[in-house]
Amino acid sequence: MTTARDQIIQTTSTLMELQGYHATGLNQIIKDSGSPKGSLYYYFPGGKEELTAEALNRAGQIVLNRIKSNLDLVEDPAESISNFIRNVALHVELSGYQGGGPITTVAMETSATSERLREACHRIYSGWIEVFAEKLLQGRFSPEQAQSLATVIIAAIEGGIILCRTGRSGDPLRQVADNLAILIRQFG
Amino acid sequence: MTTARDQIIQTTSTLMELQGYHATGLNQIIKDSGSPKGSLYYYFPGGKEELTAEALNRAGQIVLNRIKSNLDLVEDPAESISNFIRNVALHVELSGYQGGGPITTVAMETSATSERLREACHRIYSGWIEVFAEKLLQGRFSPEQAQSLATVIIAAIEGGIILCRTGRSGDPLRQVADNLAILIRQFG
DNA sequence: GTCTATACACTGATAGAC
DNA sequence: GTCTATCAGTGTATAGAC
Repeated sequence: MTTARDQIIQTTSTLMELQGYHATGLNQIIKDSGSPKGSLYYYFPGGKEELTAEALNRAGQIVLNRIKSNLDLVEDPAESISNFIRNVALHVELSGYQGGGPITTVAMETSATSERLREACHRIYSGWIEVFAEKLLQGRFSPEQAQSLATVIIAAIEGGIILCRTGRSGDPLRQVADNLAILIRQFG
Repeated sequence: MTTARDQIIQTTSTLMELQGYHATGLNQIIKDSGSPKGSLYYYFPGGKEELTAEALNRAGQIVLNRIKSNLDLVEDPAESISNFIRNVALHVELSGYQGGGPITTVAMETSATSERLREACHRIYSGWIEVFAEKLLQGRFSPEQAQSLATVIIAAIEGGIILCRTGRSGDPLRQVADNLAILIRQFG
């Protein structure tokens, strides 16, 4: 029953999604989470880096589950994947163009300065790619094709989120959805 | 002849490419650029935000020129575009997975907190997309198709850079190159 | 487990001399 | 144009009481 710990992790994830790693201070995390101030280094002896790694892992896991359940809804790979991407577009719009998860931002900020966080992000991305690759294997794809195409799907989604946030529009992600569907059907 | 000013801008661009906006301090910029310390607010009265906007614009312009010259080398859109993306992969590798430009990182960090920087990034991305769209119009694309596909190309490249940096491999961008070439040929 | 207090470095920014 | 000095605020992290 570590609900205080959970609150800290959840708040960290939300704040870093909005403003990134370095702009998010521990004081703000404590304040926003309403958690007891003295408990941060009790729960996370590794300090900000450890706390961030946990927040990223949790956020990554939630997204992973959302991917899985979305892809299970429709059998056709092209259709289910483009549906999922459209859902991401909607999510980014409804968040006021502040959504899209904390991983991309933190990854770019820390990939050159924190081996721990870089590896955490790498593992999260790899997990997502694997799920898409498995779905593609239900179509007429070779394992290599599926892996390659799944990588491109994640790349285009992440890049699409960036374009949506900077352009304040969900359209880039919808164009990703449309064009990737075409590409997937090419094979299948 | 504002070479001190140029040095500051160049250093800002490099540092932010590596570690982002909030981790890059003005003191570090002054120190690394070897520029006179007192001149920063003389050249950039708007402070860090103005300096960053100039650095992003300069970096964006350089990339824009590189895109143009690359796409001019080969007539076939699919081939020239995938060649360019392979060049990006090589560049990221040779930089020790620290390259890829400052725009993406700063965009994610500040899109929700600085309207000025968000708009700067948006304009830069739009310029890149336009150049790719023009190239695609040389093939058998409708204007809408070209614009849509160019958007996906930029998204996949930006996302590919993220995957390359976190995974310390140039392969994701090469997979982007391969699959986008297939997608482009689908139309042309 | 949680608290307060605090150490110490650093941030962006400004003022005023030269 | 460039300098030094300095502002007020914030950063992460730690110590020690309770």
